[in-house]
Amino acid sequence: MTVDTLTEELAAHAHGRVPRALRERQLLALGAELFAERGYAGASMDELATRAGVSKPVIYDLLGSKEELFRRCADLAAQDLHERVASAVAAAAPVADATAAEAQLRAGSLAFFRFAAEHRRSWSVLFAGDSTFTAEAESIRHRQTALVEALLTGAALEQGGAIDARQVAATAQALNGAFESLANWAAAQTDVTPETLTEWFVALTLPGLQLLARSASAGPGSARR
Amino acid sequence: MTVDTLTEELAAHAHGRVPRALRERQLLALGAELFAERGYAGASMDELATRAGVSKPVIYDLLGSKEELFRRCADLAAQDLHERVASAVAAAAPVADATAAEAQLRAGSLAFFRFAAEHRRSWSVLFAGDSTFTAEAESIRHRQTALVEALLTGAALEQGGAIDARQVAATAQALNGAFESLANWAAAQTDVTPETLTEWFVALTLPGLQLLARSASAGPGSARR
DNA sequence: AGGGTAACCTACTGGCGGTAGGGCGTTACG
DNA sequence: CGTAACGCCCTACCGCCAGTAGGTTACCCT
Repeated sequence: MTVDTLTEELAAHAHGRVPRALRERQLLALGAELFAERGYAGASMDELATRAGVSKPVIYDLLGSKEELFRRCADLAAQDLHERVASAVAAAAPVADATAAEAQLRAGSLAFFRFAAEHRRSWSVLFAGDSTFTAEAESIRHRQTALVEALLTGAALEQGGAIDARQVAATAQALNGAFESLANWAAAQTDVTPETLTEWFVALTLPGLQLLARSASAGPGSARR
Repeated sequence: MTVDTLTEELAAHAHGRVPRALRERQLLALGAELFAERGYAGASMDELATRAGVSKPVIYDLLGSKEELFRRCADLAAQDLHERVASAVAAAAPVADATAAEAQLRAGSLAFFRFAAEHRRSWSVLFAGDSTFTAEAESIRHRQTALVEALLTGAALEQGGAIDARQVAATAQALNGAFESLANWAAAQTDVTPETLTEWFVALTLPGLQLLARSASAGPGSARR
């Protein structure tokens, strides 16, 4: 998709001489493709250079290092995911009032699992497994976790209570881990649709989340059993 | 711990000449240590050789490759974790009958989070992030997931109903993902005890699990809302 | 004593991430 | 129209590291 419009733009500069910004976008697109099919360790900068019809120093001049290239690719994917989930949740808000939270959870889950299903290959490389530093993977995850956390606190505020912020953060983290794990599992299965995954996910987590919100509205001190 | 008893055993063979089996255990112990402090990519086989007081071909003769060394280390850790959680769950069984499942969940969670807390460094390397192939990480995770899955079906059978095996597998996967994610998150936090984590985890998941079991005993067809 | 084997070593290859330093169009300016 | 500056790009190389070929030494068993 992005690659096609890029090749078109690139064809305009017949002499192979291409402005920095465009070359950078091309390298990011090809890099993501390469990581997806070879994995981080398996992808070589030489091959990326060959595919782009360019020599290695060009890449290092624009991107700095292999690690940074990977981070940029992962950031783009994470941003894409974030937007999809966020907009899905926002669109799901105006439903029957009593189950607004449930509708949001359902819509967000569905968007997440659909994204994972559409990006199978990219998914497993960019999110599961590979980034050399846990720190980087963590910071990418952070964006998604922050979204979940914001939604949780928002829902809690509607209930009028104040939950322990720490517990909210932890719960968001747990939900996100469950999301990723489920998506990875489903990628290895056949005939498991995002809709089914959402059904199961909601069945597992919604009751606990509702109780959490209720204990919040009952005031502090009742969160612990 | 294992390293100390090993150095003792090694001291017995003064000439540096050591039987294969013992050398292998030594390399596995030192390898796990090295992976924990340098990460997979950062750990070099040359350094492992130096630390073991041995040349590289010895390692390759015994372990085959860097990847296989890592797998063996991860397998040992996974097995350790598995035993701890399994025995904790088994020991928690004979409690008040009505909340047997809850006691099991609580005991298992606590054992898991304690393990993660004790092995901080090893944990992040062996489980989060780094293994080059998602396939391998997945297969290691599988052991733990299988345990959770077995516990779930066991609990479901006590309720007398038959749930969709597929959903049980997915739920186990989700729970495991939540476990790992929470453990990783907690490793970066201060003053979050395994007990607190367990509390939060149970609050989030127990209600959904109980409903699942109840819908199971009501017979098939009622799992979907 | 003498073969056979188990444990081990030195020295090398190939590939990859990353870099030094130079070439060559294109544009700006006198 | 010449020339200087700048942006885009390349060839050729370095150091590191996983993995290997082939030889060496101590031990054991007959």
